[in-house]
Amino acid sequence: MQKKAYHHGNLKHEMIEAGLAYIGEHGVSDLSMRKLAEICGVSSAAPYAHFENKQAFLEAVQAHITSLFTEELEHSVKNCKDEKKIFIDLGVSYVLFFKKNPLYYSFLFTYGKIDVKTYPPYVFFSDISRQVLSAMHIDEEGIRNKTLAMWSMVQGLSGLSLMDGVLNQRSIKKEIEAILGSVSIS
Amino acid sequence: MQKKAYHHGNLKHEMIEAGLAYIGEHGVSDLSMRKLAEICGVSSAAPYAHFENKQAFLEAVQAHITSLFTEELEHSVKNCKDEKKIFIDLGVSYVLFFKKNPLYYSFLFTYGKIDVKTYPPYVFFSDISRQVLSAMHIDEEGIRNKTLAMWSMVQGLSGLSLMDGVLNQRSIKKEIEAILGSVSIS
DNA sequence: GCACAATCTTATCAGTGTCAAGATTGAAGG
DNA sequence: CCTTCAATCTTGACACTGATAAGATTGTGC
Repeated sequence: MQKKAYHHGNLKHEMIEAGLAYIGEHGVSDLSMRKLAEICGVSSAAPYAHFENKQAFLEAVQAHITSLFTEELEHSVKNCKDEKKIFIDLGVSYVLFFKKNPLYYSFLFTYGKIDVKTYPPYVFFSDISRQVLSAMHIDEEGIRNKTLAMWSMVQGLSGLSLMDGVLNQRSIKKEIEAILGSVSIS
Repeated sequence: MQKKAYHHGNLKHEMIEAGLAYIGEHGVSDLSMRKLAEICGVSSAAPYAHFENKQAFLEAVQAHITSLFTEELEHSVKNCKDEKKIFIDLGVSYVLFFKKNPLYYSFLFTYGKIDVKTYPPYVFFSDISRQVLSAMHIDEEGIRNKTLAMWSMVQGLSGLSLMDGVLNQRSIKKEIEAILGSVSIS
């Protein structure tokens, strides 16, 4: 068992896990394929059997984080007691996800071009938004605009919340609620 | 005159200009000090007489872009006819700046940690915001929350507008106005 | 059990950030 | 005008990176 097998057996998955951990700790800027390969106990060229190049690898990590993120959004909607506060709850978990994993933010929105129409978090968000807003008898154009406005706000606040001095450390959740609640969509 | 002078004479400034151009065209990801040095007609180690390292150089470029950005915001406020629309006008020029220079966005908000309290665009924005909102008899906490909310929205919309499929190419300005106008701050 | 495809290793390459040592020059002061 | 000094630039080097080619090892299907 102590002798290393020639075939790793699970390298692709383990590389992604290692990438996830590395980016969470040090960010993406000094991540190297060779370092991750060594972490996985494998030679420097081995990863290229699973990923065409570094860019492709990073996109795989990106996709993995995005699915974690989407899950958390879905979870917050399931646990929402008051339907009127669904936007706030969504926004809070949105912002808190990146507050928990600050280095994910710039990584996610720096690498690769995202097509909003198929971007899972946005698809989910806009579905919820459409439900809520059409129940409020808002027309199609209003739905589209308000959805984009809300999405922009949480997306922007997530980035801002990582800068120094934007949110107190005390009661971040309440602060987010206050900020998001300070504008009205109706 | 055709013989190259040993001393360049203006290298620091020209490096920043070259960096600006390079990032605007190709982004920051494959920018290298050596390439820029060659563009400036100088050996690969020359730039290190002016910048401690690559990070410091990029921060200098960042600062330069930030000042261009701030100027544009200020310009839009000066040219604002209707004071009620000042938020919209600010937001439009905010978003349009990055629509004009898409690659600046991820560069600006990826490198270096920004302290909002001294970040010129935010200082300017929040000054304007304070003026407008206090004239509307909104209390201190409301000012703070709404300012952050508006800032988040334009910041987020700027990033989103660079993704595929968010804004039509037709009348971007009108679209931005519609989105920003679809939520109310009062 | 054999052939093949998937996976991994061992070189190797060009390109990178950065530093040390030395060459060249402009500027200041005699 | 000449000397000296600090600023600037070049050359040469080092370790590290992404990536590829050639070959070794192994699981899998026939």
